[in-house]
Amino acid sequence: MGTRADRTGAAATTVGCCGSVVEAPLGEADATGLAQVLAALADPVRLRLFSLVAARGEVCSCDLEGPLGRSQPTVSHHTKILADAGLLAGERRGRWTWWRIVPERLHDVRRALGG
Amino acid sequence: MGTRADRTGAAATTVGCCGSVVEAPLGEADATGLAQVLAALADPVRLRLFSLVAARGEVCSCDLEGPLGRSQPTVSHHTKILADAGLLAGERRGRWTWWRIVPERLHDVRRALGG
DNA sequence: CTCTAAGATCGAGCATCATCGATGGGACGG
DNA sequence: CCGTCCCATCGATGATGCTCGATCTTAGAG
Repeated sequence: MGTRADRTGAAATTVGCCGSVVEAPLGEADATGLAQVLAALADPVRLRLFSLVAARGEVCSCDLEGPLGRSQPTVSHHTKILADAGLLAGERRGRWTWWRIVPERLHDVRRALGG
Repeated sequence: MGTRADRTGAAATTVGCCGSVVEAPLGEADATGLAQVLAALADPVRLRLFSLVAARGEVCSCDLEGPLGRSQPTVSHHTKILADAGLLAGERRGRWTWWRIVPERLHDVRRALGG
């Protein structure tokens, strides 16, 4: 994968290309792609993590363990899932990884849900 | 629980009461509730099921097994999960159960995601 | 009442996931 | 070079979830 300063999601299938869920029956491929992004959000810890990053603008991984009440490997696990879904983008600066949200991706999800 | 013509979701925690995910850090309770609704949508079969019901307005359970390619118990399993999440409402008419979507609930989810 | 059909529930099998301890790999300070 | 710190990855474990065959309940037909 990325060698440096490239913690952006790898999978990140397209979601906002086609009509919404309520317009026309979803194809299997579209349904699978949208389900993956929704699965990334369908976890209380990841929702709070995402919400924390969104509120603070930019957050270091080390500042997430405390508020989330989870171990360091677990936090790393969740940030990776959100990044793979394209919802989070991380940048390595020195020893720290700084995370920020990807608003466009969240907007795509809302639109796929019938916005 | 309901005795007749009451296939409406039982759990259906509130979602759209408070601010969105991107406004302020989510509390544990809000995160858990929102995660449950998102988990109900985070499955390809359920997304296609929901999409089918939305497109046709009202659908009988027996008309879902074919398009979804799943057995009758599996379809019943998925409709129950969507109904418990408050996204689907079912009405028993004779031997058939007719399903329709709950647009307000979907709207709540979109708003919780930062609409 | 009997027979059939629709749908909900049960139980089991198999896969996926959340979590954490241990380990590895860079980056910085002395 | 050495020790420290941050973070990613690995391996194991317990919990959840998807799926389907079998069964039960209910409603209509004859």
